[in-house]
Amino acid sequence: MTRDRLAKYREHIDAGGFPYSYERTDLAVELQERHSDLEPGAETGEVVSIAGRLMNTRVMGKLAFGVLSDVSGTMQLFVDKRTLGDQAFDAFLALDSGDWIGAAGEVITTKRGELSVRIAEFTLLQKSLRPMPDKWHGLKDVEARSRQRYVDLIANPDARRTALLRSRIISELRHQFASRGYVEVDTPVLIPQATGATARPFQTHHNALDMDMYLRIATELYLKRLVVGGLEKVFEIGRIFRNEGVDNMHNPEFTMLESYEAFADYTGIMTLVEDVFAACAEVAAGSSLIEFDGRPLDLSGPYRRVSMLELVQQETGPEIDYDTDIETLRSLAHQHGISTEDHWGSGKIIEALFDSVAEDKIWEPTFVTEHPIEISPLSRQHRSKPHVTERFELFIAGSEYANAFSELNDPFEQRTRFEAQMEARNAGDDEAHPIDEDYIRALEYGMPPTGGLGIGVDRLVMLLTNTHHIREVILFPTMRPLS
RNA sequence: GGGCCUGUAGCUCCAAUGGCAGAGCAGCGGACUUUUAAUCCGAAGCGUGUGGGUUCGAGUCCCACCGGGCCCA
Repeated sequence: MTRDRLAKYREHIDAGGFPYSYERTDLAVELQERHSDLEPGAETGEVVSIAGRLMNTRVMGKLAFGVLSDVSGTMQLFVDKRTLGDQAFDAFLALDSGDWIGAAGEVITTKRGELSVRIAEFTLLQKSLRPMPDKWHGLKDVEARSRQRYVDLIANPDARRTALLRSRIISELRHQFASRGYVEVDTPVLIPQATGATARPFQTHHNALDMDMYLRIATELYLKRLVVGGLEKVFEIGRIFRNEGVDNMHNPEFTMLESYEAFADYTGIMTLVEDVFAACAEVAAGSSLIEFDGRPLDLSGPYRRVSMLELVQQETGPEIDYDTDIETLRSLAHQHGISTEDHWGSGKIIEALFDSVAEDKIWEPTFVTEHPIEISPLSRQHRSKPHVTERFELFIAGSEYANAFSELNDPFEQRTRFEAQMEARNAGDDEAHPIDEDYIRALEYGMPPTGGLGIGVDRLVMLLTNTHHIREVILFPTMRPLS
């Protein structure tokens, strides 16, 4: 805090303190829209009041200009000593950048044609006690921007744009699903057993119940219980927690949308994803043709559909498939620098090959389909092909954005799959799914054929805002505390 | 977990070979009634993430720790 600002703050406290509210008539953007066509030197006769943070003042003797920033944008304050009076003018000059003020006066344009409010009175709403970042360069330091997002939002218009755009994209997602008859629900975050995905959970403890609990790693199994219950079409947009590393695509807590639709299979979900992604692009970028990483990207469907095995074969040759001898697959994986584990079957190795050789090469939106059963314990076996499931992941620009399948709804088969997971777990794979007995019981009541979907919301926002680090779309990314 | 890079004034950034730590903006004082990163004049401000070490002398070299970034697993 600076000495000068603190002294002024104390003066205001002694003089009666700061107001509890302010009557604002207009946002900056509303004034700009209403008066977009005024000549230089215009006087509208319209008196308005605006409020926001004072960002910059330019003083020239008995006249001053200020920039007032509110949530919608900025508006220039025209500060004339004759209009305001000697005392109030001096009080205006005593303001510091960053102070919150309310100001009222006539809407005019200056000689240069800049829309302004010629203020007749103003109120200091709250002092800013700390200096603002550089008015030209803003706040650049990535660490400071993430730790003190409030300063980032004050100083960098892009930070504010991204935050607002994220909100609009999530609203659009909600609208897309709600308008298709999906019911939005909330399932528990705090659960006795972390299931529904391949990931390490965060563990915690409930004192009164004296039990260990986990933060959810997916909403999947709870949402499908609701389909069993007859809600038929459900979705949830919720925070997911995975106890894993932090990099440009991963934050330990992130937002996922999951949806389940009775009577649909994975091909129906493909159409849904195409429509939803295109609609979100329209909202965020005004078009389904966007720019990402300096290249054009068309998000309008239909997207390319190609099986995981085909994509691997394109890189390794057509002689490879799920029936290939395991030693042959293993040595092929080693040739590509993949270290395999003894308990891996052909499905796991082919997935690893896909991750290593094919994933990066995908640019245009692509549904990678038919994941092996071994790595898809909740997906239904393909209706006509052995070894694989009716599943797809949507890849765009080398990254995964969505994961979906025809849901496995046979309780006996589900138990077998869970048991295979337990074997993997016992073999040392601590990300393998534990058995969820209550979920199997739910399936025993009967789940209709169902198409399920998960969308990584943070990644979608990154895609649509052309940003390349997840911390840019999460307001408060996970960071180590400064000691 | 491994490798490389990084931390200097409120902010953005300079400081060959180790040799008195600087600028712009912000802030402070002054001039100015149409500015747009206003302009002009003036006076200030940091001992370099933390702790050790080498040295006559360390922002710079060495070690450890803390925070951050990039690449790899």
